[in-house]
Amino acid sequence: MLNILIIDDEADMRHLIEMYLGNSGFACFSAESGFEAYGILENNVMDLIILDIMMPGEDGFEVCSRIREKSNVPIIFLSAKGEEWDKVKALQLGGDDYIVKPFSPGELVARINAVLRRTGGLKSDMDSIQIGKIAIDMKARKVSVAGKHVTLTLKEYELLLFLIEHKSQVLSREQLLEYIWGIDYTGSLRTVDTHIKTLRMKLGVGDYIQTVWGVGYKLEVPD
Amino acid sequence: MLNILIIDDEADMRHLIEMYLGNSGFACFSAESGFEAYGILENNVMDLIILDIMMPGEDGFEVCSRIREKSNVPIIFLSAKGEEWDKVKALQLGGDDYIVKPFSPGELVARINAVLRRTGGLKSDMDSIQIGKIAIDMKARKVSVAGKHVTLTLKEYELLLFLIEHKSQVLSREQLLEYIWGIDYTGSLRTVDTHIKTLRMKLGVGDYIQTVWGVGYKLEVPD
DNA sequence: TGCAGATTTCAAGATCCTTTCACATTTATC
DNA sequence: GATAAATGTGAAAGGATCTTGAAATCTGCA
Repeated sequence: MLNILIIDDEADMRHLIEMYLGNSGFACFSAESGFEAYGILENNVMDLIILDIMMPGEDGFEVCSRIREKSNVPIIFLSAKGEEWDKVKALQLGGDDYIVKPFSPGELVARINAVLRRTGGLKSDMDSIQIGKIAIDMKARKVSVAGKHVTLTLKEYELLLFLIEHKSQVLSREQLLEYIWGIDYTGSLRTVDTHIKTLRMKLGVGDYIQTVWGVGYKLEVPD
Repeated sequence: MLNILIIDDEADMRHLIEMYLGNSGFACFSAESGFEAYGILENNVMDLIILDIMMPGEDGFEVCSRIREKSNVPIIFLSAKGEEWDKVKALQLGGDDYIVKPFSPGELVARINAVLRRTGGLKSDMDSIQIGKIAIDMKARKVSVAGKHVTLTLKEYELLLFLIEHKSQVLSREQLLEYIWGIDYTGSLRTVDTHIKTLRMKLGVGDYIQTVWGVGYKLEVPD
């Protein structure tokens, strides 16, 4: 069970997120100010923090700085749509991602998982995944196709895992870059294509990764 | 609940729109000048702005420019019939759509929804739709008719979705082009016919898409 | 520093989608 | 019915998007 701390001055927002995350199997703590949060952090180990930027008194950026003095816990910023703030500043201060209100439960959970994976905080309770002829040993980070071991690079592995996690869903290049590469990636969209290419090659026949013209890619599981 | 800001110097028009939108479940804010609007925007997050072009003092175009300096919130321009104005200029300044006075409540709401969809501000929480024998899985972008999977191209898919969203409503070619292709589409009206043709073919028997002679098309749902 | 592997960029070519066009067909009106 | 206007249809031109191989750049490590 992973611990998540929500820091937001609005009680409604805190409860909403607690409800979302509770349903997804996270243990939630919440604080209505940085001050309250520090107390919680002294006595509990958090796996991730969701931090509202716009708060009376200490704002999210200040709270983030303070937390970073003591801890590297992943932090996801919460910003209202159109709110003026600096993405770059958020990253410099040590934020790991941000999410814009209003958001859907699914989006929130997806982002949390993505951040946890990137920062290595997600210890999947699953040891292995089997999709069609593809077998993944998560602990050993080993992938085999039809019993034959294939060597994937880091990005290929992450891409495959993300596709499998969202199997049958169409994912845009933008989404893939955001979730796998992170929000601070500024390179070309075409990068995704290249990794898709090598992944397809290494997975061999089977046509797992499909192109959805004009939209993106998806992984289809055979019946 | 989505926030919409109405900027118009005429009090009657503001109240009319507020009434329309209030009934449709939007939260309305209103300003009688750009100046007043900036104040509201500093303290509130808007999901969309309806902006009258012809206003004393700062006109709509100027206000739009100012807003665009800080925000990408979608903007719909309001113009009186016959009023001289430049559609191209509106788009260059960052407008997302325009509507000509007088308009009907339904038209206004339809345009707002279309813009929100295009700009990604509208998060439909429905993952799948079932209409007659047509089943749509939105996440997978998969469409099946009578259990049989059919492959739709991007435009066909968008067209089908829009028709379903406005089922039983007659939609003109102009409307379809504006809502699906976007306000800046400059091609032929007959393009719609071709896509209707291929859609009909792919959906097979069932006569879902009906021609309304001299007006446009509509999708009828069987009971 | 220099190397090897990983990642990213680039651009030509392939592929698929969109739009247009010309002509056939249907519908409304007189 | 005849006529004009609107719609249906097939094919082909035109565009846009994807694939791919190779080159350039980056990164971690000895």
